[in-house]
Amino acid sequence: MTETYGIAELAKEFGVTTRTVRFYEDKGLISPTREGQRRVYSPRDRVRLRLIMRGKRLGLTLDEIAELIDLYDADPSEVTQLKQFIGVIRERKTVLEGQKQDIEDILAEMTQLERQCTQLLLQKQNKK
Amino acid sequence: MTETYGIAELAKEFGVTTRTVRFYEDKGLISPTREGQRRVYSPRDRVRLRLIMRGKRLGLTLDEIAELIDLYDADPSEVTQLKQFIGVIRERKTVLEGQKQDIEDILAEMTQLERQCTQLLLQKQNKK
DNA sequence: ACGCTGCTTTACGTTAACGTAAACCTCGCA
DNA sequence: TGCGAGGTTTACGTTAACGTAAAGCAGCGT
Repeated sequence: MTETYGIAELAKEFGVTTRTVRFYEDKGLISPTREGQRRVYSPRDRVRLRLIMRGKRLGLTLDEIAELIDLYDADPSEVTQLKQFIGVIRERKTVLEGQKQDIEDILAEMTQLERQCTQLLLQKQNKK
Repeated sequence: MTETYGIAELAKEFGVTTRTVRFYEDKGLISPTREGQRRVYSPRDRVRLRLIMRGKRLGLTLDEIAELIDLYDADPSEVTQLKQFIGVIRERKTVLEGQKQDIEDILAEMTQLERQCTQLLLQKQNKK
C-alpha cells in the first residue's frame, strides 16, 4: 500500500488552494485517481506538484512547466527522438544559465547597495 | 547635448514593440520628455528599460520591477528610511538566492539527464 | 497639393492563472 | 434522520501585460 493524499492535504502542504490543484489537473499536469468521486493523489503526484512549484518560482508558465515535466517522463527510445530530446535540454540549460547570471549580477549590485547604506547609517549615528 | 532616442529605436534595441514601451510609460516605469507631441528618450530611460528587461527575465511583475527601480532611485536620507531600505534589499536577496538555488538544482538534474541520453545514444549507434 | 512614413491617442480584445459563487453529493455522527 | 464538513462540477469574474485596430496629426519628398 503506497501512501496517498487528499486534495486539501496537498494544497495545504504546498500553500495553494484546492482550486489551484484541480486547475493543474485540468491542464494535464497531474492525474490523480478516483475513489468514488473524490480525488486521490499518489507520491508521484506530489513530486509533480513540487516540480510545478519550482517552475513557478522561476517564472515559467504552466505550459512550459508541462513541457519540462514531459521531458522527465518521456522515455525516448528512438534515436531521432533522443537527439531532439538532448537539443531541448540544452536550450533550456542555456536559458537557465542566463537567468542565473542575471541573478548573480543583481545580487552583486544589491550587496554593494546594502554596503553603501550600512555605511551611511553608521556615519549618521556617529554624528549624533 | 546628451544623447537621445526615438521610440522605435529603443523598441528595436530591446526587442519589444512601441506599444510595450508606451505601456511602461503608462505604468510610470519610464518618463520620456516631449518634442512637440513626440516622445524623446534619454540615456537614463534606456537604463531603466534595461532594468525592466532584466526583471522580466527573472519573472518579476511590472509592479515588482517598479518597486525595485524606486529602490535604486530613492536617495534615502532619513535613518528610518535607510533601515527600511536595507530590509527590503535583504528580503529581495533572500528570494533571489532561493531562485538561484532552484536553477542550480535543475541545471544539475538536466546535466545528469543529458549525460544519460548521450550514453543511450552511443549504445544505439554502436549496435548498428 | 498629395501621399507616404512614423508617431500619436483611444479603446476594445486576448491569454494565463487562478478566484469566487452556486448548486449538488456523501459520509460520519449526534 | 438531519446536518455540517469537505468534496465535486459548472461557469462566470479578474488581473497582468500587452496585441490590435481605428482615426488623426506632422513632416517631407515629388
